[in-house]
Amino acid sequence: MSVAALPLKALHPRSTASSRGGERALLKGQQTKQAIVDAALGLAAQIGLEGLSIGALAEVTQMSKSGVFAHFGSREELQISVIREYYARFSDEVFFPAMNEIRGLPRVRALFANWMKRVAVEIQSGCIFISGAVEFDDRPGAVRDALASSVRTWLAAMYRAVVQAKGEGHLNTDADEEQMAFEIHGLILALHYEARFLKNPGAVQHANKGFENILARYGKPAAAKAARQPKVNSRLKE
Amino acid sequence: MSVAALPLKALHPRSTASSRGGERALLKGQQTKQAIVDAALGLAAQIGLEGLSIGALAEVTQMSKSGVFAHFGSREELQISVIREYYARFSDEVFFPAMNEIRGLPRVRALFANWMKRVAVEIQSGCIFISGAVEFDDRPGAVRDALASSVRTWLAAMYRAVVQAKGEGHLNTDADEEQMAFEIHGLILALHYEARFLKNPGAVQHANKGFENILARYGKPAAAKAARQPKVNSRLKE
DNA sequence: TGCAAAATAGAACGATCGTTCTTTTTTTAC
DNA sequence: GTAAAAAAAGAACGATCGTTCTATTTTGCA
Repeated sequence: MSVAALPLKALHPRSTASSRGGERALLKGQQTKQAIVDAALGLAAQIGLEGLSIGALAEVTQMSKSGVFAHFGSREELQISVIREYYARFSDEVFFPAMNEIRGLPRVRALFANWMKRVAVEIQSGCIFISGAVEFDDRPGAVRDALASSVRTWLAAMYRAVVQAKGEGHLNTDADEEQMAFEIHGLILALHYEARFLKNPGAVQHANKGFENILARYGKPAAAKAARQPKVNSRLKE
Repeated sequence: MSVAALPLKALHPRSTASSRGGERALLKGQQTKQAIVDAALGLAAQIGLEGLSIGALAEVTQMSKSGVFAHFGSREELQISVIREYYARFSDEVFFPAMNEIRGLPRVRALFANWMKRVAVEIQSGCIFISGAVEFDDRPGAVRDALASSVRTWLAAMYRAVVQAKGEGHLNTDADEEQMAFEIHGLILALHYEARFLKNPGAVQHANKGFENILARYGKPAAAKAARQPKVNSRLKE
């Protein structure tokens, strides 16, 4: 898969990111740090990045507070590490699998389907991109920057897929790509809100139906069907 | 305005709620308590219900911690008081003014317009219904119950207006009212997320356009226009 | 195997939290 | 005006927070 056209802080596959620069096994310290981040991710998903405490994290990992702390140097750096890890997993689950689909509507469908699959799980565990946005929408700093950067990169990837779909002729010529991406984002947020907070059982179905409604409005039914069959891409590069 | 058809914990106008049972002036204690709740509301909107601390509240109100505390007996009760106040103001700004519009699409339009107007302000100050949902989606208790009850009452009111619009013949006969209410909710959530957290300047316009798109899909254009002109209601009761 | 470096533990810090108790001030009612 | 009641202040509590400093243990490498 090509990442040539991606922006500076782009989505990139885990395999090349984490092990880049050597295949030697992780040092003990790195192992422990990864284990801490894993535990912190689970904790932060449930109670939020702000609720994340080093004391609780030490208890979960069976370590001392100072032992945990030493790996990060500050709570902020711990939170940023958690965001980075969350972002990497999100990319692996949602973004990269969809890149195997051909450009245009099929890829947009795959991106949404993967996103839905992940959020459906996060109805139980919580989503850092959503809870973090609420926690840091009024709090400047490095944590907010890392979070906003991650979210923007992902939303830009979704937007780009929509633009490509229009470019491939899968959408109406007057379709507003930004508008479409906004409405899709709204469906995901409503799903998370109504399912996780209000325990509304019909939320998943409403989100899926909402996506089909959006496609019906912006898409060309004939072109959409044709796009399901593989065809030669007009351009090779991403 | 009639509230006969509203559910048990219904929206009701402030004037009959706060002064019911007597026209005597508020006692000193009640005055202070109201001032504290007002200050707490502003604080909670910015930093969340969980971020609300009695110490900070005492500083803002120029009182002692114990002086503030005594009015509520617990932090939970303070948080619940804030939720009640927020709910009352939300109702006064969004729900009741829209009840002056005739049933059907005009009322749905008014509800959404008022909601938008309020959220547009809350892009600066924050929204407790949204931040609270994230803070308490995993935390059972009285605060969560009060919050969920308030939100459900409001969403039910919006849903009811949509059902009425269909009953009045302003929507297609196959329109799914729950689905429509879900999609509208998504627009508001996306607006709040993208405007407040991501500082995306086009969010307000996207939300408004999204609402028009929803109406175009579910509504009958002819009936919608006709509904703008006052007509005799088929039923008198709400 | 031994030694330096890295990793972890332990204790303590100042600050803030919600809460309780006691005392003082203010308000209300007669 | 005075006495009872309500409201507010003040001090202190145990707990937890992020962080710092020092000591101990574990690891990696020659």
